[in-house]
Amino acid sequence: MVGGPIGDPAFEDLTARARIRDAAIRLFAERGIDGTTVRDIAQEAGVSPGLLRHHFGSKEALREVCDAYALDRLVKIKEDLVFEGKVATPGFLPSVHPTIVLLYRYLTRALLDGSSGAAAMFDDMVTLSEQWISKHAPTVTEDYRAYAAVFVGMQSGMLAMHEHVSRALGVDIFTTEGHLRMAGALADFYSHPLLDPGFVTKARAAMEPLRAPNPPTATGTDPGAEGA
Amino acid sequence: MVGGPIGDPAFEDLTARARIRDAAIRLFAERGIDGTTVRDIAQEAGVSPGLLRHHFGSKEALREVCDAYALDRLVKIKEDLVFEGKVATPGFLPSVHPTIVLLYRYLTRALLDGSSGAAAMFDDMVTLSEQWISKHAPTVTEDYRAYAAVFVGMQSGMLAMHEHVSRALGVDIFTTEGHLRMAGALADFYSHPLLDPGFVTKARAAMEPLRAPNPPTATGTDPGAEGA
DNA sequence: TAGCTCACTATACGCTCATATAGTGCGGCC
DNA sequence: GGCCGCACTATATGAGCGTATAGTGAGCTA
Repeated sequence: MVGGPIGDPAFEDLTARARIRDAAIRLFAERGIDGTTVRDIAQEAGVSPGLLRHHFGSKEALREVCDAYALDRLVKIKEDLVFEGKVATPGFLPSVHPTIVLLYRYLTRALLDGSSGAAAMFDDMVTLSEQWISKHAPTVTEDYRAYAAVFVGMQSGMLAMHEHVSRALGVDIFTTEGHLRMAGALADFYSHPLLDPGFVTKARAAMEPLRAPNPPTATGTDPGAEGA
Repeated sequence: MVGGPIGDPAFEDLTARARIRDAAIRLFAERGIDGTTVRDIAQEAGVSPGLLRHHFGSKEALREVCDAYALDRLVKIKEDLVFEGKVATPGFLPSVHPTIVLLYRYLTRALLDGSSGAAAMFDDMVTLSEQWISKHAPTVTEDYRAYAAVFVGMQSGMLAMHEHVSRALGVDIFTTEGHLRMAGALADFYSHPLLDPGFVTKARAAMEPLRAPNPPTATGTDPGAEGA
């Protein structure tokens, strides 16, 4: 059963430790790491800030526990879904289980705030996508790795931009209604070519000169100017 | 050399006000608003924190100046490029002008950190994309608005994830080499359908039951197994 | 020369944060 | 019964932040 603390929390008789961890995941996902104080988390969990330190040692350690937990839980939920034979394309998942939405939001934040665990997950997803593409859609590109990296980056990036996508759509994409509208557009996006090949060929040709060893950005990143 | 102002302008003998603004844009883009202190900005600009207040009044006011400046400058640069008849598809731009990279990074950060100016720009881009699609690629979708919102969200979102995309690729997408590789994948992405229509139709059908007036956040019970 | 303006610096204030420590009540074990 | 261990709270500490203010010197005007 996919039942568990965070999504369908069921009951308030969780251990204080679990309540702190769940509150942290919720707040980190919403406000980011730096935007969340240990006091906020403690209040959300209904405990004192001191207890947080008692159980986790530090904010950073709590964050690592949250990372590991969110990753683990998401994997388990996905395994459940796969076993039940449900649609497993990442973009279609969030509507079926509120917990997934929360965990995705958390991991997206972790990606933006720089978590090593989330970064590893990103890399895994790229590798998985790469394999999937080379197996099921080998004709879409010659550079599987780049295609997969762009694919995963776009997918997770759109989640990071959910606030703006929702505003442009007039409906929150984390509600069922909003998600359906977004998923529909996504399906169109994945199944119909947007640009005609002629244009793309022309664009590629236009970019070609840049490939020369000419230094268009030879100055790169600040050699000398700043004082440390 | 690049220790100079922000793009082409040129020299280190800018007014202190301009140096502060440019330093702020650089640091805000790299570390985010909250991750940057006025002391950092002052040091990067080679002035005292007090001068920052003298010229801009507050950190928030400085940020608004940066927003307006970045927006304005990006528009001007794009106009220049259009006048010169260069490729104008957003994804292809960044390689040609280092300043564009910086400004895009800044605006992406502003989007994530919640700037009203950047949000307005996002909405403009969605509307522009919507018009472009309905005119030049009217067959890709029936929901132009959602398609455009997803498109812009993905595009800007990938920029937000640049660190991870770069790591997965093994090359920084803000260098010329990395950008070319990314742009190539993007071109493939836009010109070849990834999913076959049959699968998409099936996925749509699977989502259909969700469209019922079920309460999205109903607690206690799973909102039913998803079709199929 | 005197006097004014203003870009600019040095330093201090007040606040919030993560972290640290001291203290309390309660259940299990001999 | 008496003690120990542990979940838990209340409060203190020190660092770092944005902001505020007093002071300084160069350049202008008359």
